[in-house]
Amino acid sequence: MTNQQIETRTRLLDSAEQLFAERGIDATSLRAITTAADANLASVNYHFGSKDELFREVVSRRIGPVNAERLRLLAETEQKAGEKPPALEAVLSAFLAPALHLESQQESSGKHIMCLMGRLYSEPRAEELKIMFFAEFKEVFERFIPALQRCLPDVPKADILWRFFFMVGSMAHLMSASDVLSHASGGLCDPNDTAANLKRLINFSAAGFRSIYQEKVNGEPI
Amino acid sequence: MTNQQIETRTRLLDSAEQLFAERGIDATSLRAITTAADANLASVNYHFGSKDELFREVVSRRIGPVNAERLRLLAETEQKAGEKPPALEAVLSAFLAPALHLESQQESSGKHIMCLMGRLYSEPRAEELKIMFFAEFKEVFERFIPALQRCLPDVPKADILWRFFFMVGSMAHLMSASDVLSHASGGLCDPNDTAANLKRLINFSAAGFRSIYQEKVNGEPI
DNA sequence: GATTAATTCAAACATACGTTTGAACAAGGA
DNA sequence: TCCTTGTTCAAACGTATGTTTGAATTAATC
Repeated sequence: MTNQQIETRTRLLDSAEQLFAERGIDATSLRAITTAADANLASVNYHFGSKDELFREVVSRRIGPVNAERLRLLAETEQKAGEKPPALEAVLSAFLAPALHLESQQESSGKHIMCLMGRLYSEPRAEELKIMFFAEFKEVFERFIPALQRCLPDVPKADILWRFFFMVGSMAHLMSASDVLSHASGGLCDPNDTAANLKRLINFSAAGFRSIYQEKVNGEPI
Repeated sequence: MTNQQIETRTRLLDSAEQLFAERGIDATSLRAITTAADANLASVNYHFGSKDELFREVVSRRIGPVNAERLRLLAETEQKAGEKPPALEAVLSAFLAPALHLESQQESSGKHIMCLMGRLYSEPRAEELKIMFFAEFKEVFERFIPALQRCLPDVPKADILWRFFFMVGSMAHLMSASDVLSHASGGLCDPNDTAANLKRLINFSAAGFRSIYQEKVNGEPI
Protein backbone atom coordinates (compact mmCIF):
# COMPACT_ATOMS: atom_id res chain seq x y z
CA MET A 1 0.00 0.00 0.00
CA THR A 2 1.30 3.40 -0.92
CA ASN A 3 0.56 6.50 1.08
CA GLN A 4 -1.92 7.74 -1.44
CA GLN A 5 -3.96 4.55 -1.11
CA ILE A 6 -4.33 4.92 2.60
CA GLU A 7 -5.32 8.50 2.21
CA THR A 8 -8.08 7.73 -0.27
CA ARG A 9 -9.51 4.98 1.93
CA THR A 10 -9.51 7.30 4.92
CA ARG A 11 -10.97 10.20 3.02
CA LEU A 12 -13.78 7.94 1.86
CA LEU A 13 -14.47 6.73 5.39
CA ASP A 14 -14.48 10.27 6.75
CA SER A 15 -16.76 11.65 4.07
CA ALA A 16 -19.11 8.69 4.31
CA GLU A 17 -19.26 8.99 8.08
CA GLN A 18 -20.22 12.62 7.88
CA LEU A 19 -22.79 12.23 5.12
CA PHE A 20 -24.38 9.09 6.60
CA ALA A 21 -24.84 10.94 9.87
CA GLU A 22 -26.22 14.10 8.32
CA ARG A 23 -28.55 12.67 5.70
CA GLY A 24 -29.06 9.04 6.55
CA ILE A 25 -27.55 6.01 4.90
CA ASP A 26 -29.91 5.31 2.03
CA ALA A 27 -30.19 8.99 1.24
CA THR A 28 -26.43 9.27 0.74
CA SER A 29 -25.25 8.24 -2.70
CA LEU A 30 -21.83 6.97 -3.59
CA ARG A 31 -21.56 9.92 -5.92
CA ALA A 32 -22.03 12.30 -3.01
CA ILE A 33 -19.46 10.44 -0.94
CA THR A 34 -16.81 10.24 -3.63
CA THR A 35 -17.33 13.86 -4.60
CA ALA A 36 -16.92 14.96 -1.00
CA ALA A 37 -13.83 12.76 -0.66
CA ASP A 38 -12.42 14.09 -3.92
CA ALA A 39 -12.19 10.56 -5.26
CA ASN A 40 -13.44 8.68 -8.27
CA LEU A 41 -16.89 7.12 -8.24
CA ALA A 42 -15.44 3.63 -8.59
CA SER A 43 -13.12 4.05 -5.63
CA VAL A 44 -15.64 2.85 -3.07
CA ASN A 45 -16.14 -0.42 -4.88
CA TYR A 46 -12.42 -0.75 -5.37
CA HIS A 47 -11.48 -0.16 -1.73
CA PHE A 48 -14.48 -1.63 0.08
CA GLY A 49 -16.27 -3.83 -2.42
CA SER A 50 -19.69 -2.28 -1.95
CA LYS A 51 -21.57 0.52 -0.28
CA ASP A 52 -22.79 -1.87 2.41
CA GLU A 53 -19.27 -2.86 3.36
CA LEU A 54 -18.20 0.77 3.38
CA PHE A 55 -20.95 1.46 5.88
CA ARG A 56 -19.92 -1.50 7.99
CA GLU A 57 -16.36 -0.18 8.08
CA VAL A 58 -17.53 3.31 8.96
CA VAL A 59 -19.29 1.92 11.99
CA SER A 60 -16.78 -0.68 13.10
CA ARG A 61 -13.92 1.79 12.88
CA ARG A 62 -15.50 3.67 15.79
CA ILE A 63 -17.31 0.99 17.80
CA GLY A 64 -14.27 -1.06 18.69
CA PRO A 65 -12.29 1.69 20.43
CA VAL A 66 -15.36 2.90 22.31
CA ASN A 67 -16.14 -0.52 23.72
CA ALA A 68 -12.51 -1.19 24.56
CA GLU A 69 -12.34 2.07 26.46
CA ARG A 70 -15.54 1.19 28.32
CA LEU A 71 -14.06 -2.10 29.49
CA ARG A 72 -10.78 -0.45 30.44
CA LEU A 73 -12.49 2.25 32.51
CA LEU A 74 -14.70 -0.28 34.27
CA ALA A 75 -11.73 -2.44 35.18
CA GLU A 76 -9.87 0.60 36.43
CA THR A 77 -12.85 1.70 38.51
CA GLU A 78 -13.31 -1.72 40.05
CA GLN A 79 -9.64 -2.02 40.82
CA LYS A 80 -9.65 1.31 42.62
CA ALA A 81 -12.63 0.27 44.71
CA GLY A 82 -10.93 -2.91 45.89
CA GLU A 83 -13.26 -5.31 47.68
CA LYS A 84 -16.27 -3.03 47.86
CA PRO A 85 -18.45 -2.41 44.84
CA PRO A 86 -17.49 0.86 43.13
CA ALA A 87 -19.75 3.90 43.14
CA LEU A 88 -22.71 3.54 40.80
CA GLU A 89 -21.83 6.87 39.20
CA ALA A 90 -18.34 5.64 38.37
CA VAL A 91 -19.71 2.55 36.62
CA LEU A 92 -22.18 4.58 34.62
CA SER A 93 -19.44 7.01 33.70
CA ALA A 94 -17.26 4.17 32.46
CA PHE A 95 -20.05 3.22 30.09
CA LEU A 96 -21.22 6.64 28.98
CA ALA A 97 -18.07 8.71 28.80
CA PRO A 98 -16.31 6.87 25.93
CA ALA A 99 -19.36 7.24 23.70
CA LEU A 100 -20.01 10.88 24.52
CA HIS A 101 -16.36 11.79 24.18
CA LEU A 102 -16.30 10.64 20.57
CA GLU A 103 -17.08 14.23 19.85
CA SER A 104 -13.93 15.64 21.36
CA GLN A 105 -11.62 12.71 20.54
CA GLN A 106 -11.25 13.59 16.89
CA GLU A 107 -10.44 17.10 15.85
CA SER A 108 -12.95 17.02 13.03
CA SER A 109 -16.25 15.33 12.31
CA GLY A 110 -16.66 14.09 15.88
CA LYS A 111 -20.22 15.28 16.04
CA HIS A 112 -21.17 13.24 13.01
CA ILE A 113 -20.20 9.86 14.32
CA MET A 114 -21.97 10.61 17.60
CA CYS A 115 -25.13 11.28 15.65
CA LEU A 116 -24.68 8.19 13.52
CA MET A 117 -24.03 5.91 16.47
CA GLY A 118 -26.95 7.36 18.36
CA ARG A 119 -29.16 6.48 15.46
CA LEU A 120 -27.75 2.98 15.05
CA TYR A 121 -29.79 1.75 17.97
CA SER A 122 -33.07 2.35 16.23
CA GLU A 123 -32.38 2.49 12.50
CA PRO A 124 -33.70 -0.52 10.66
CA ARG A 125 -30.74 -1.81 8.71
CA ALA A 126 -29.71 -5.18 7.41
CA GLU A 127 -29.76 -7.91 10.02
CA GLU A 128 -26.12 -8.60 9.31
CA LEU A 129 -25.15 -5.16 10.57
CA LYS A 130 -27.16 -5.47 13.73
CA ILE A 131 -25.51 -8.79 14.43
CA MET A 132 -22.07 -7.24 14.02
CA PHE A 133 -23.05 -4.31 16.17
CA PHE A 134 -24.39 -6.33 19.05
CA ALA A 135 -21.70 -8.94 18.86
CA GLU A 136 -19.21 -6.20 19.65
CA PHE A 137 -21.56 -4.89 22.30
CA LYS A 138 -22.11 -8.24 23.97
CA GLU A 139 -18.90 -8.27 25.95
CA VAL A 140 -19.61 -4.79 27.29
CA PHE A 141 -23.11 -5.82 28.23
CA GLU A 142 -21.92 -8.93 30.03
CA ARG A 143 -19.37 -6.99 32.05
CA PHE A 144 -21.52 -4.01 33.00
CA ILE A 145 -24.71 -5.77 34.07
CA PRO A 146 -22.99 -7.78 36.83
CA ALA A 147 -21.07 -4.67 37.87
CA LEU A 148 -24.35 -2.82 38.23
CA GLN A 149 -25.84 -5.71 40.18
CA ARG A 150 -22.96 -5.46 42.62
CA CYS A 151 -23.67 -1.75 43.06
CA LEU A 152 -27.38 -2.33 43.53
CA PRO A 153 -27.84 -5.65 45.34
CA ASP A 154 -31.45 -4.86 46.25
CA VAL A 155 -32.61 -4.17 42.69
CA PRO A 156 -33.92 -7.21 40.77
CA LYS A 157 -31.99 -8.11 37.65
CA ALA A 158 -34.92 -7.40 35.35
CA ASP A 159 -35.09 -3.86 36.72
CA ILE A 160 -31.38 -3.38 36.18
CA LEU A 161 -31.75 -4.49 32.60
CA TRP A 162 -34.69 -2.19 31.97
CA ARG A 163 -32.98 0.78 33.55
CA PHE A 164 -29.82 0.14 31.59
CA PHE A 165 -31.99 0.07 28.49
CA PHE A 166 -33.61 3.38 29.43
CA MET A 167 -30.21 4.92 30.00
CA VAL A 168 -28.99 3.78 26.59
CA GLY A 169 -32.06 5.45 25.12
CA SER A 170 -31.21 8.73 26.83
CA MET A 171 -27.63 8.43 25.69
CA ALA A 172 -28.55 7.73 22.09
CA HIS A 173 -30.98 10.61 22.14
CA LEU A 174 -28.33 12.91 23.54
CA MET A 175 -25.91 11.82 20.86
CA SER A 176 -28.24 12.15 17.92
CA ALA A 177 -30.89 14.73 18.69
CA SER A 178 -29.63 17.24 21.23
CA ASP A 179 -29.81 20.05 18.71
CA VAL A 180 -33.55 19.83 19.07
CA LEU A 181 -33.35 20.59 22.78
CA SER A 182 -31.06 23.52 22.15
CA HIS A 183 -33.64 24.93 19.80
CA ALA A 184 -36.66 24.14 21.97
CA SER A 185 -35.11 25.60 25.10
CA GLY A 186 -34.29 28.86 23.39
CA GLY A 187 -30.60 28.37 23.99
CA LEU A 188 -30.92 27.64 27.70
CA CYS A 189 -29.52 24.14 27.17
CA ASP A 190 -26.16 23.87 25.43
CA PRO A 191 -25.68 20.52 23.67
CA ASN A 192 -22.02 21.20 23.00
CA ASP A 193 -20.87 21.21 26.62
CA THR A 194 -20.06 17.51 26.61
CA ALA A 195 -18.61 17.34 30.09
CA ALA A 196 -21.63 19.01 31.68
CA ASN A 197 -24.08 16.86 29.74
CA LEU A 198 -22.25 13.71 30.73
CA LYS A 199 -22.60 14.68 34.36
CA ARG A 200 -26.26 15.46 33.88
CA LEU A 201 -26.93 12.12 32.26
CA ILE A 202 -24.99 10.22 34.93
CA ASN A 203 -26.89 12.08 37.62
CA PHE A 204 -30.27 11.41 36.02
CA SER A 205 -29.56 7.74 35.33
CA ALA A 206 -28.03 7.02 38.73
CA ALA A 207 -31.16 8.28 40.44
CA GLY A 208 -33.26 6.12 38.14
CA PHE A 209 -31.12 3.06 38.87
CA ARG A 210 -31.43 3.55 42.63
CA SER A 211 -35.18 4.13 42.52
CA ILE A 212 -37.35 2.00 44.76
CA TYR A 213 -40.27 0.71 42.78
CA GLN A 214 -43.54 1.92 44.23
CA GLU A 215 -47.03 1.10 43.07
CA LYS A 216 -48.63 4.17 44.61
CA VAL A 217 -47.79 7.85 45.01
CA ASN A 218 -49.63 9.81 47.72
CA GLY A 219 -51.90 6.83 48.14
CA GLU A 220 -52.93 7.00 44.47
CA PRO A 221 -52.03 4.25 42.02
CA ILE A 222 -50.00 5.61 39.13
CA MET B 1 -65.92 10.34 -1.97
CA THR B 2 -67.25 6.86 -2.28
CA ASN B 3 -66.67 4.13 0.26
CA GLN B 4 -64.14 2.40 -1.92
CA GLN B 5 -62.05 5.56 -2.16
CA ILE B 6 -61.82 5.94 1.57
CA GLU B 7 -60.90 2.33 1.93
CA THR B 8 -58.06 2.54 -0.56
CA ARG B 9 -56.66 5.66 1.08
CA THR B 10 -56.79 4.01 4.47
CA ARG B 11 -55.31 0.77 3.24
CA LEU B 12 -52.43 2.72 1.74
CA LEU B 13 -51.84 4.61 4.99
CA ASP B 14 -51.91 1.42 7.03
CA SER B 15 -49.56 -0.48 4.76
CA ALA B 16 -47.18 2.46 4.47
CA GLU B 17 -47.16 2.88 8.22
CA GLN B 18 -46.23 -0.72 8.77
CA LEU B 19 -43.57 -0.87 6.09
CA PHE B 20 -42.00 2.48 6.96
CA ALA B 21 -41.65 1.31 10.54
CA GLU B 22 -40.27 -2.10 9.67
CA ARG B 23 -37.83 -1.23 6.91
CA GLY B 24 -37.33 2.51 7.05
CA ILE B 25 -38.74 5.16 4.77
CA ASP B 26 -36.27 5.24 1.91
CA ALA B 27 -36.01 1.49 1.88
CA THR B 28 -39.75 1.12 1.33
CA SER B 29 -40.81 1.44 -2.30
CA LEU B 30 -44.19 2.52 -3.53
CA ARG B 31 -44.45 -0.84 -5.20
CA ALA B 32 -44.08 -2.58 -1.86
CA ILE B 33 -46.68 -0.32 -0.30
CA THR B 34 -49.24 -0.67 -3.05
CA THR B 35 -48.77 -4.41 -3.25
CA ALA B 36 -49.30 -4.74 0.49
CA ALA B 37 -52.36 -2.50 0.28
CA ASP B 38 -53.70 -4.46 -2.68
CA ALA B 39 -53.85 -1.29 -4.72
CA ASN B 40 -52.45 -0.07 -8.00
CA LEU B 41 -48.98 1.44 -8.17
CA ALA B 42 -50.37 4.78 -9.28
CA SER B 43 -52.80 5.01 -6.38
CA VAL B 44 -50.35 6.69 -4.03
CA ASN B 45 -49.75 9.52 -6.46
CA TYR B 46 -53.47 9.74 -7.14
CA HIS B 47 -54.54 9.92 -3.48
CA PHE B 48 -51.58 11.72 -1.92
CA GLY B 49 -49.67 13.36 -4.75
CA SER B 50 -46.28 11.94 -3.84
CA LYS B 51 -44.47 9.53 -1.57
CA ASP B 52 -43.34 12.38 0.64
CA GLU B 53 -46.87 13.59 1.24
CA LEU B 54 -47.97 10.04 1.96
CA PHE B 55 -45.32 9.83 4.64
CA ARG B 56 -46.39 13.16 6.09
CA GLU B 57 -49.96 11.91 6.31
CA VAL B 58 -48.87 8.65 7.90
CA VAL B 59 -47.20 10.60 10.68
CA SER B 60 -49.70 13.37 11.18
CA ARG B 61 -52.59 10.93 11.35
CA ARG B 62 -51.13 9.62 14.63
CA ILE B 63 -49.38 12.60 16.19
CA GLY B 64 -52.44 14.78 16.61
CA PRO B 65 -54.50 12.36 18.73
CA VAL B 66 -51.51 11.49 20.91
CA ASN B 67 -50.76 15.10 21.75
CA ALA B 68 -54.42 15.91 22.32
CA GLU B 69 -54.68 13.02 24.74
CA ARG B 70 -51.54 14.21 26.54
CA LEU B 71 -53.04 17.65 27.08
CA ARG B 72 -56.35 16.19 28.16
CA LEU B 73 -54.74 13.90 30.73
CA LEU B 74 -52.57 16.69 32.10
CA ALA B 75 -55.58 18.98 32.53
CA GLU B 76 -57.51 16.19 34.22
CA THR B 77 -54.60 15.48 36.56
CA GLU B 78 -54.18 19.11 37.50
CA GLN B 79 -57.88 19.54 38.07
CA LYS B 80 -57.96 16.56 40.41
CA ALA B 81 -55.05 17.95 42.41
CA GLY B 82 -56.77 21.28 42.97
CA GLU B 83 -54.51 23.98 44.38
CA LYS B 84 -51.53 21.75 45.06
CA PRO B 85 -49.22 20.61 42.27
CA PRO B 86 -50.13 17.11 41.14
CA ALA B 87 -47.87 14.11 41.75
CA LEU B 88 -44.83 14.06 39.48
CA GLU B 89 -45.66 10.51 38.46
CA ALA B 90 -49.11 11.57 37.31
CA VAL B 91 -47.68 14.32 35.11
CA LEU B 92 -45.15 11.97 33.57
CA SER B 93 -47.86 9.41 32.99
CA ALA B 94 -49.98 12.00 31.19
CA PHE B 95 -47.10 12.54 28.81
CA LEU B 96 -45.91 8.97 28.34
CA ALA B 97 -49.07 6.90 28.41
CA PRO B 98 -50.70 8.21 25.20
CA ALA B 99 -47.57 7.46 23.18
CA LEU B 100 -46.97 4.01 24.64
CA HIS B 101 -50.63 3.07 24.35
CA LEU B 102 -50.56 3.58 20.61
CA GLU B 103 -49.83 -0.09 20.59
CA SER B 104 -53.05 -1.15 22.21
CA GLN B 105 -55.28 1.61 20.81
CA GLN B 106 -55.54 0.04 17.38
CA GLU B 107 -56.33 -3.57 17.01
CA SER B 108 -53.71 -4.04 14.32
CA SER B 109 -50.37 -2.54 13.41
CA GLY B 110 -50.08 -0.64 16.69
CA LYS B 111 -46.53 -1.76 17.20
CA HIS B 112 -45.47 -0.35 13.88
CA ILE B 113 -46.44 3.22 14.50
CA MET B 114 -44.78 3.09 17.92
CA CYS B 115 -41.57 2.08 16.25
CA LEU B 116 -41.91 4.71 13.57
CA MET B 117 -42.66 7.50 16.02
CA GLY B 118 -39.82 6.44 18.24
CA ARG B 119 -37.49 6.76 15.30
CA LEU B 120 -38.86 10.12 14.21
CA TYR B 121 -36.93 11.87 16.95
CA SER B 122 -33.59 10.97 15.44
CA GLU B 123 -34.16 10.17 11.79
CA PRO B 124 -32.77 12.79 9.45
CA ARG B 125 -35.66 13.67 7.17
CA ALA B 126 -36.66 16.72 5.26
CA GLU B 127 -36.66 19.89 7.33
CA GLU B 128 -40.27 20.43 6.39
CA LEU B 129 -41.30 17.30 8.24
CA LYS B 130 -39.40 18.20 11.38
CA ILE B 131 -41.05 21.59 11.39
CA MET B 132 -44.47 20.00 11.15
CA PHE B 133 -43.59 17.50 13.84
CA PHE B 134 -42.32 20.01 16.36
CA ALA B 135 -45.01 22.55 15.63
CA GLU B 136 -47.51 19.98 16.80
CA PHE B 137 -45.29 19.16 19.76
CA LYS B 138 -44.78 22.76 20.85
CA GLU B 139 -48.06 23.13 22.68
CA VAL B 140 -47.41 19.93 24.63
CA PHE B 141 -43.94 21.12 25.50
CA GLU B 142 -45.19 24.49 26.70
CA ARG B 143 -47.81 22.92 28.93
CA PHE B 144 -45.71 20.15 30.46
CA ILE B 145 -42.56 22.09 31.33
CA PRO B 146 -44.37 24.53 33.65
CA ALA B 147 -46.33 21.65 35.13
CA LEU B 148 -43.07 19.88 35.93
CA GLN B 149 -41.64 23.08 37.40
CA ARG B 150 -44.61 23.25 39.73
CA CYS B 151 -43.95 19.66 40.83
CA LEU B 152 -40.24 20.34 41.33
CA PRO B 153 -39.85 23.92 42.55
CA ASP B 154 -36.27 23.31 43.71
CA VAL B 155 -34.98 22.02 40.37
CA PRO B 156 -33.60 24.69 38.00
CA LYS B 157 -35.41 25.03 34.70
CA ALA B 158 -32.40 23.94 32.66
CA ASP B 159 -32.28 20.69 34.63
CA ILE B 160 -35.98 20.11 34.06
CA LEU B 161 -35.49 20.58 30.33
CA TRP B 162 -32.51 18.23 30.23
CA ARG B 163 -34.30 15.57 32.24
CA PHE B 164 -37.38 15.85 30.09
CA PHE B 165 -35.10 15.38 27.11
CA PHE B 166 -33.52 12.28 28.66
CA MET B 167 -36.95 10.85 29.36
CA VAL B 168 -38.04 11.39 25.77
CA GLY B 169 -34.93 9.48 24.72
CA SER B 170 -35.85 6.56 26.94
CA MET B 171 -39.40 6.65 25.63
CA ALA B 172 -38.32 6.71 22.00
CA HIS B 173 -35.91 3.88 22.65
CA LEU B 174 -38.61 1.86 24.35
CA MET B 175 -40.94 2.45 21.42
CA SER B 176 -38.51 1.62 18.67
CA ALA B 177 -35.89 -0.77 19.97
CA SER B 178 -37.26 -2.79 22.85
CA ASP B 179 -37.00 -6.00 20.87
CA VAL B 180 -33.27 -5.70 21.32
CA LEU B 181 -33.60 -5.81 25.09
CA SER B 182 -35.88 -8.80 24.89
CA HIS B 183 -33.22 -10.60 22.92
CA ALA B 184 -30.27 -9.43 25.02
CA SER B 185 -31.95 -10.33 28.29
CA GLY B 186 -32.71 -13.83 27.15
CA GLY B 187 -36.42 -13.25 27.52
CA LEU B 188 -36.24 -11.90 31.06
CA CYS B 189 -37.61 -8.56 29.88
CA ASP B 190 -40.91 -8.60 28.03
CA PRO B 191 -41.29 -5.62 25.69
CA ASN B 192 -44.95 -6.40 25.03
CA ASP B 193 -46.23 -5.79 28.53
CA THR B 194 -47.02 -2.15 27.86
CA ALA B 195 -48.59 -1.38 31.21
CA ALA B 196 -45.64 -2.72 33.17
CA ASN B 197 -43.12 -0.95 30.96
CA LEU B 198 -44.96 2.33 31.32
CA LYS B 199 -44.76 1.99 35.09
CA ARG B 200 -41.08 1.15 34.88
CA LEU B 201 -40.33 4.17 32.71
CA ILE B 202 -42.36 6.48 34.96
CA ASN B 203 -40.55 5.12 37.98
CA PHE B 204 -37.14 5.52 36.41
CA SER B 205 -37.80 9.01 35.09
CA ALA B 206 -39.45 10.30 38.25
CA ALA B 207 -36.38 9.38 40.26
CA GLY B 208 -34.21 11.10 37.69
CA PHE B 209 -36.35 14.24 37.81
CA ARG B 210 -36.19 14.40 41.59
CA SER B 211 -32.44 13.83 41.74
CA ILE B 212 -30.36 16.33 43.63
CA TYR B 213 -27.38 17.27 41.55
CA GLN B 214 -24.16 16.31 43.29
CA GLU B 215 -20.63 16.94 42.14
CA LYS B 216 -19.10 14.17 44.22
CA VAL B 217 -19.97 10.64 45.24
CA ASN B 218 -18.25 9.19 48.32
CA GLY B 219 -15.95 12.20 48.26
CA GLU B 220 -14.81 11.38 44.73
CA PRO B 221 -15.64 13.67 41.79
CA ILE B 222 -17.58 11.84 39.16
C1' DG C 1 -80.27 4.60 -20.09
C1' DA C 2 -77.14 8.44 -21.00
C1' DT C 3 -73.87 11.47 -19.00
C1' DT C 4 -70.62 12.82 -15.92
C1' DA C 5 -67.13 12.51 -12.45
C1' DA C 6 -64.11 9.76 -9.73
C1' DT C 7 -61.14 5.96 -9.45
C1' DT C 8 -58.42 2.05 -11.07
C1' DC C 9 -55.32 0.00 -14.13
C1' DA C 10 -51.35 -1.51 -17.21
C1' DA C 11 -47.84 0.50 -19.43
C1' DA C 12 -44.37 3.60 -20.19
C1' DC C 13 -41.03 7.40 -18.80
C1' DA C 14 -37.17 9.65 -16.99
C1' DT C 15 -33.90 9.51 -13.63
C1' DA C 16 -30.72 8.21 -10.06
C1' DC C 17 -28.45 4.63 -8.21
C1' DG C 18 -24.75 0.80 -7.22
C1' DT C 19 -21.73 -1.63 -9.81
C1' DT C 20 -18.63 -3.16 -13.58
C1' DT C 21 -15.30 -2.55 -17.15
C1' DG C 22 -11.12 -1.80 -19.49
C1' DA C 23 -7.90 1.52 -20.44
C1' DA C 24 -4.62 4.88 -18.39
C1' DC C 25 -1.35 5.93 -14.98
C1' DA C 26 2.13 5.72 -11.25
C1' DA C 27 5.81 3.43 -8.76
C1' DG C 28 9.21 -0.16 -7.73
C1' DG C 29 12.06 -4.14 -8.76
C1' DA C 30 14.45 -7.20 -11.94
C1' DT D 1 14.06 -0.48 -20.00
C1' DC D 2 10.53 -3.68 -19.24
C1' DC D 3 7.41 -5.91 -16.44
C1' DT D 4 4.43 -6.16 -12.49
C1' DT D 5 1.41 -4.40 -9.09
C1' DG D 6 -1.71 -1.27 -7.18
C1' DT D 7 -4.61 2.63 -8.08
C1' DT D 8 -7.32 6.05 -10.63
C1' DC D 9 -10.30 7.33 -14.17
C1' DA D 10 -14.20 8.08 -17.65
C1' DA D 11 -17.65 5.65 -19.47
C1' DA D 12 -21.11 2.46 -19.65
C1' DC D 13 -24.48 -1.12 -17.76
C1' DG D 14 -28.44 -2.94 -15.66
C1' DT D 15 -31.84 -2.09 -12.46
C1' DA D 16 -35.10 -0.09 -9.26
C1' DT D 17 -37.47 3.89 -8.21
C1' DG D 18 -41.05 7.82 -8.19
C1' DT D 19 -43.97 9.66 -11.37
C1' DT D 20 -46.98 10.36 -15.47
C1' DT D 21 -50.24 9.03 -18.95
C1' DG D 22 -54.36 7.79 -21.19
C1' DA D 23 -57.55 4.31 -21.58
C1' DA D 24 -60.77 1.31 -18.93
C1' DT D 25 -63.86 0.80 -15.27
C1' DT D 26 -66.92 2.00 -11.68
C1' DA D 27 -70.37 4.72 -9.22
C1' DA D 28 -73.43 8.42 -8.95
C1' DT D 29 -76.67 11.99 -11.20
C1' DC D 30 -79.89 13.42 -14.21
